[in-house]
This record gives sequence, structure tokens and C-alpha cells, in this order.
Amino acid sequence: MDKSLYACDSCQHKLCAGRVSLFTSLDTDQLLQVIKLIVHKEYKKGELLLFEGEVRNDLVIVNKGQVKAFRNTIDGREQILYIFSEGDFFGEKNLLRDQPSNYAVEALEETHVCIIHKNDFQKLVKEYPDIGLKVMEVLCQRLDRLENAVETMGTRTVGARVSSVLLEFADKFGKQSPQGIIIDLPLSREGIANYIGLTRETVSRKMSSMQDQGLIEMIGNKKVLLLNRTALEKSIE
Amino acid sequence: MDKSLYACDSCQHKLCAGRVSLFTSLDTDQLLQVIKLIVHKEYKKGELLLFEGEVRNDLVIVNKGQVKAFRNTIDGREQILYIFSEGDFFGEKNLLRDQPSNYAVEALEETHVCIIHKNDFQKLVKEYPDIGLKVMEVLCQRLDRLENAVETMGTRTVGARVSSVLLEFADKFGKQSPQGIIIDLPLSREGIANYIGLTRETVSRKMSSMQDQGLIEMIGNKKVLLLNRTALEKSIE
DNA sequence: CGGGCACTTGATAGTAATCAAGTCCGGTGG
DNA sequence: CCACCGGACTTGATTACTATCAAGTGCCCG
Repeated sequence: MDKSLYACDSCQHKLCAGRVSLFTSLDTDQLLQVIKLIVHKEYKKGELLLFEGEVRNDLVIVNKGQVKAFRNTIDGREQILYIFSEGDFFGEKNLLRDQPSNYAVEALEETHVCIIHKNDFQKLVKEYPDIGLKVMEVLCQRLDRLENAVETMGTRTVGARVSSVLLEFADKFGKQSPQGIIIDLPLSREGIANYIGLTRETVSRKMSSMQDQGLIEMIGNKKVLLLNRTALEKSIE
Repeated sequence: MDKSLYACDSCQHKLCAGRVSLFTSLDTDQLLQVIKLIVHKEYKKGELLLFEGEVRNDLVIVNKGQVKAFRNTIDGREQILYIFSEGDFFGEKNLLRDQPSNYAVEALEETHVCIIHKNDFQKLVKEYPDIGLKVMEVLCQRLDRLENAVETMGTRTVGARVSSVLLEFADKFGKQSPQGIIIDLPLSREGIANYIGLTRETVSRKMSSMQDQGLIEMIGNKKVLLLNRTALEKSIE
């Protein structure tokens, strides 16, 4: 994939908005109209796109890069709720009423976003009801993911938690290769731990033992090769 | 509150649908139109309204009673995801596409529901866009609840988990009284445990210790008196 | 080549699950 | 009205597991 195609420079002229599932129902002219409403912004790794509790009145669409949405918990941990990648959006609650955000959002790498004001977006939804349906669809997907997460977090065995996050990342970030699925991990060990409510040491230990069992193979710290997907799925039980 | 007002008998003639937040934007004539589309159904305690994995094509609105939505996890537990009470609905995913349900739904007590077919509901949404917005709003609330749940389940201390569920139930089912907030527990100890990923013994122990600390007072097994809400909130930290 | 940071590995302690008795309460039948 | 029964809840003892604390180790980048 040539990332440069998605750079914000080309956005302004090509139809970057068309790549976002929200707007797939629109034709070229309509997309051009949408693009006029969009403000672009770029963030470096580690920069905050949104503070926990901040009140905003726009919708943010990730156009390039990755961000994490997280909360600082009362017991001093960081609970990661979502990883948003290209095409994902956040701030949808702002469309309904002005509410403080439940989570902070931080760039995991160089990230470019498209920002659209609540009023403009609401007009779009009224004009093109399909966009509203798309939003609803994404919200339902997000519910699915959180329902799974609640189940995972309630699971008492560490193995099941780590397996489920690897399988989730395999679906979202994995690439098929001759040996198996290669996963580009969006998070560090500590990040993974904060995603599933464990400590980094426990995640580290479990991944090592999975490697010993021949289920996965670690390639540096940022990649994992999933050798035997079905065995990993079974190991959850 | 006189429950008989909400019985399905009167539904057919009075405007039961008007009590549901989904339809608050409609006037009397419109409500009558909606009511024509509704099928009523009743369930006894313990009966299943929906099986895990079942594919349905309608939206179910709880008109009286309470139900739990839950999944049977791979490690043999039951993970409760939601408690739906009067005015809540489920099956919203069916509005978009036919998907198997993520969870089973079981009546916690005698429960009456209103069922509306997907096609009819879609027509309603097109005719009265406010209904679509309401659905979106409820989905966002559900996301809020699950985001909190994920944080809670990631919390390492048992006290925080039990406190958070009591506070949640206090908001949803609590009644103000001179001594404090009286909570009608929708779930047994085991049910609470399955809601927050603990065992019934642990929940029992923690509630006993909270009683010893003067934070709560148990009234039989079905009610809890919340003596000191702010102290309970603080005890989470 | 060196420094720093993320990760791994080891030892220990604390906590919740598990296993196992009891106890309480509501309901039922005499 | 009371005695009994069963299910839900409580409490206790033990075990297993993961967090925590503490050293290392390896890798990436200047």
C-alpha cells in the first residue's frame, strides 16, 4: 500500500473522503462538497488529539496513522478502550449533544485527521440519510467490540485474554504470509496490558510461553507471526 | 407506581408506546399508528426471549419487567452484559442487517414486551427521523456503559468493582429514602458476580465488609440500603 | 560504540478462586 | 400457625495465580 496516496496534501484535491466508509454512498460531486467542509490537521506520535473530559463540537476522522482512546482509571492504570486507524472516527457523541469526552485520544504514530464541524455533519446527515445509517452501523460494531472486551476482561485466565487480543489484532492489522499471519502490533507490551487489564510483565510472560508452545513467533517487539490460528483459538478454551 | 397501568391489556387502547423514549417525539395520532404495528408478548421469569446466535428481524421493547442479556463464555461462566428494564429495547442491530445475536436474553421476572418488525421500524425511522436519532442516542449511552464496564473489569481491586455496580444500580433502580438510597437489586449475588466477572463468594464477602464499614445495609437479599453514597464513591479510589 | 528504553525473567507476597460447611429465608404443606 | 424443605447466601480454610518488586538482557538509534 502506498501511504503517500493518503497524505493530506493529496486529500485536498483527490477524494480522500471517499476512502472513509462513512461517505461511500456519495458520488464524486457530493464528495467534493463534503471535502469543502473538512479541516485537516496533523499530529506527531505522542500528541493528544483530545483530552479526557474535553467538550468538542466536531467529528474527527482518522485519515492516516493510528491513535489510541484511553482513560486514566482511579487506581492509576491507563485503560485503553479503542485503537482507531485509517477510516475510523471519533466524537460521534457530539452530534447529539455537547458532552465531555469519556476518553483521551493520543497519536500512536504520525497521524493525519479530517475534522468536520458538528453542524456541517448534521446537515450532511439530513441531506444524505445513508450517512446516518453508516454512523449507526459503526456504533453497532463498536458495541460488538466492547461486548467482546467485557467478556474477555471478565475471563479469569490470562491466556484467554492475550489470545483474544492477538486474534483481534490479527483481524484488524494482520497480513497473510506463507508462514502465517503477520501482525503489526499497534501497541507496546505495556499498551497491550492496558488494553486487557493486565501488567506488562504478565503479557510478556504469556507471549513467551505461547512462543514456546509454537503458537506464535515474535519478530522484534513490533511484530508477531501467528503460526497456528486455530490452535490459538482453541487454547482459549 | 401502579403497574397495572402498564399492562399489555391497556397497551392496546392507551398509549403505552408513548412511555418509551424512542417515541417521545410523536403525537397521539402518530402513536396510534405505531401501536398498530406492534405485537405484544409476555414471558415468565426464567424464560428466554432470545437465544445467543439467533437471527431475528425485529426490535423488542421492554414494556414491563426486567431482562438480562448475557453470553456463555468459553471458560464456562455467564457474562451478563446488560439489564434491560421498562422502556429499554434490544435487537437494534437487526435494523441494519440480519446478524446473529451476540447474547441471549432472559426474563428476570414476569415481563411484557412490544415487538415491532424491522421493516415497519425502518419505515418509521424514514418517516420520523427523530426516532433514528433516539436510537443513536441510546446506542451512545450503551457505549458509555460498556466503556465504564471495561474500565471496571480491568480494575484490580474487588472493592472498586462491587462499588461501581452498586452505584450503577443506585442510579438506575434506587429510590431515595430518609436513611439513604434503597436499591432493588435486579440480580442475585451470583448474577452480580456474573455482571462484574467475580465469583458469588467474593461478592458476598465484599458486601458483608461494606456493611461492616457502615457503607451499606443489606435488607434481605433483594434490597440494599446505600447509607453513604459519597463514602462509597471515595472507597473506590 | 554507547546509552537508554522496552522487554524479559526471577522471587515473593497478596488476593481471589476454589472447595467445603454451615446458616438464613421464603415458601409449602400439614 | 407451625414445621419442614430447598435454594440462596455466608463464612472459613486452602490453593493457585498474578501483581509487585527487582535484576538483568537485548535492541534500536544516535
